[in-house]
Amino acid sequence: MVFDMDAEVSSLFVVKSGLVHLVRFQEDGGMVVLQRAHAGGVLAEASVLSDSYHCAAMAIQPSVLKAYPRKSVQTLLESSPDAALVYARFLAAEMRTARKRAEILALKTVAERLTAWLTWNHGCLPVRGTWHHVADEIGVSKEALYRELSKRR
Amino acid sequence: MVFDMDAEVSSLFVVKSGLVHLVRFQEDGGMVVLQRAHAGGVLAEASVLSDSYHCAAMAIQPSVLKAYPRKSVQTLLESSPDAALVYARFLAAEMRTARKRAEILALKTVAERLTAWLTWNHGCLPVRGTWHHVADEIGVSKEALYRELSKRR
DNA sequence: TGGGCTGCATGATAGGTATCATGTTTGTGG
DNA sequence: CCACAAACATGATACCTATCATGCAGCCCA
Repeated sequence: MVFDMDAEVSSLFVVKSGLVHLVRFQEDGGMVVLQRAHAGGVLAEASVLSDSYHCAAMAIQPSVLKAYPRKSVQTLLESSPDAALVYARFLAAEMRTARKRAEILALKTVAERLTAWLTWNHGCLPVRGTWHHVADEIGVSKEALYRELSKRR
Repeated sequence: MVFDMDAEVSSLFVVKSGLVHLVRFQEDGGMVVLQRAHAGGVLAEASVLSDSYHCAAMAIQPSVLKAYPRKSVQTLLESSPDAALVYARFLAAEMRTARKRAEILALKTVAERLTAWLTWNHGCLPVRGTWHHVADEIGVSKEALYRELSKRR
């Protein structure tokens, strides 16, 4: 467990290796995954401006993270006029990504979702060996994705 | 049409009344809705820091919008150290909303989606007359939502 | 009072996908 | 060069949901 929901925000994290999920627990015991952060991903980027974490973060694989103390980040953002803008720009990009994913997931068929995904990736097919990650991202089983891909050849 | 994709960013908009959809067109002619902005909603909040709009915006109903020139907003963000932080905080909140929606839509059954939605709304049921909006938000037909609701009573 | 509109509700059917099962190809390390 | 794992691929079945259809209740307005 990297950090727990409602805990005081201590740091912002960057994933160096491994896989960390941002999750939220429900009353019925169910668990919802909000973000899958692998190498290069940033965790809790939206929480540095808050007092407590809005979700929990748990390592799914053995992972290495780099922690940036919340205080330092906050001081930087408040002192440097540029830093805050860079930060805002980053958040804007993250938001576009999240909205994109949301609307892809709102589509009903695998065909529609794949087409939409391809549109955002400028038609580039994923490299061999990573297709199941795409299946994960657009919320379909890998089998269904394979079937749809083979239909298009 | 409020603005078109790839057009130069002229303004940031706030919806006063009506309904405006943020959309993106695909190669196959299909259309994906990224955001539904009704009264109080903000349009292109992520685009003020960009040169061109990333999506198109079209009014679904007769609507009234208030436009804030991009230049003014940009000047404010660059001059006031606080404004940029407030803006970042707003973007962070929007991002959380988008991520929440994405993960609700990643759930497979209506029951799971409704439970997740209720968790984020602290268990409050929607008021009578707005349930079909919830159905829309969690990506299910209103009939399916009615069925699930009646099963829980 | 009655017509029309909207939200709520339920039944029947068809279609799409998750899941399980099983097999083939590819690639990596010993 | 072989073994073993992961990715790729395809078939069969069951389940869930979208959709169409239909009906009821409340509300506004003429």
